[in-house]
Amino acid sequence: MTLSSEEIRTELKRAGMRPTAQRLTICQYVLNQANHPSVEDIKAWVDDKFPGISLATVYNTVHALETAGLVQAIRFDHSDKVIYDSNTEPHFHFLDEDSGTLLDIQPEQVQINLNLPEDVLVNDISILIRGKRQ
Amino acid sequence: MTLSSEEIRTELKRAGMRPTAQRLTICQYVLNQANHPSVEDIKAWVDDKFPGISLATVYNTVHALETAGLVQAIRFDHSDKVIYDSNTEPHFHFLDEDSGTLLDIQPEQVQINLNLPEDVLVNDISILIRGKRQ
DNA sequence: TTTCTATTTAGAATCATTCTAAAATACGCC
DNA sequence: GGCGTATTTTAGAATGATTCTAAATAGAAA
Ligand SMILES: [Mn+2]
Ligand SMILES: [Mn+2]
Ligand SMILES: [Zn+2]
Ligand SMILES: [Zn+2]
Repeated sequence: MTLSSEEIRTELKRAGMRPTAQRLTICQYVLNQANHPSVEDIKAWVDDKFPGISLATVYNTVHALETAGLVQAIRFDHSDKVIYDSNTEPHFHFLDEDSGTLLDIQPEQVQINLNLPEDVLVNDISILIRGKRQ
Repeated sequence: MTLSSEEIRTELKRAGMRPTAQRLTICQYVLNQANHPSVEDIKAWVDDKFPGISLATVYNTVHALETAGLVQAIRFDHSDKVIYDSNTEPHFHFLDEDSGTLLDIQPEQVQINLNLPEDVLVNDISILIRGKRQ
């Protein structure tokens, strides 16, 4: 689901965010091209198109996008950096231990049956599958 | 599975670790009494029984215990601290969002069916269930 | 314009964790 | 019991991701 430049503008406005050049560039990467990028990843990519952008702006923007519900922040065991996920639907993840790539696993691909005490109300399930591709 | 002071000594020796007073105290907490403690938790508890123990020693010890396979380090989304788990068998976790308590979920309580591409070799599955108790 | 607010920015601050290098300790051996 | 040596402990510095601060800039509204 690639968003056009105009659609990104609209999304930002809808969220009450001014569609600044910095934000448009960051969104072009985070919402369209990137796969679970860290702030470091985002900064590196954006630096090319927008030299001199400040690290603080990248942090500010991902926080604003998170508040707006346009991305979700995730942190996994294997890295000490937060990553940003443009897929805001419930889904799970697969970590390819060879390449370090993190892939989305659709809920349909995972069938879970929980046998928990009756008084437990489940709000969310987070799953990380680690493995390799042969 | 509570270990006696003598059993802890034995475990440490078997791992090639000298059973120092600091390590015995830390193990008494981490292996017996604690529930998924952070280094901060460990330091706070041990400080009572062993005033003046250094933070570096707590870090050194949990790392040594991890290498020895006596604990496993885990990091979850909801906290920026690593926690140490004395349950080194494969298992999952439940986070009580009200109390912040992290509970073990036995593999028997979770039935998973994965529908992944054939070339995928799964090495590990990590699950965190968030919820509340009514 | 003028004004008001949102955004950007550099750099300082924070916090968990790791590193360093020196002092203390444990343990095998005499 | 003392000795020699490797291990452990320790204080404090360093690191790295992230957050905070306060001043400069830009955007929107009037
Ligand atoms: Mn990355
Ligand atoms: Mn804790
Ligand atoms: Zn994802
Ligand atoms: Zn556990």
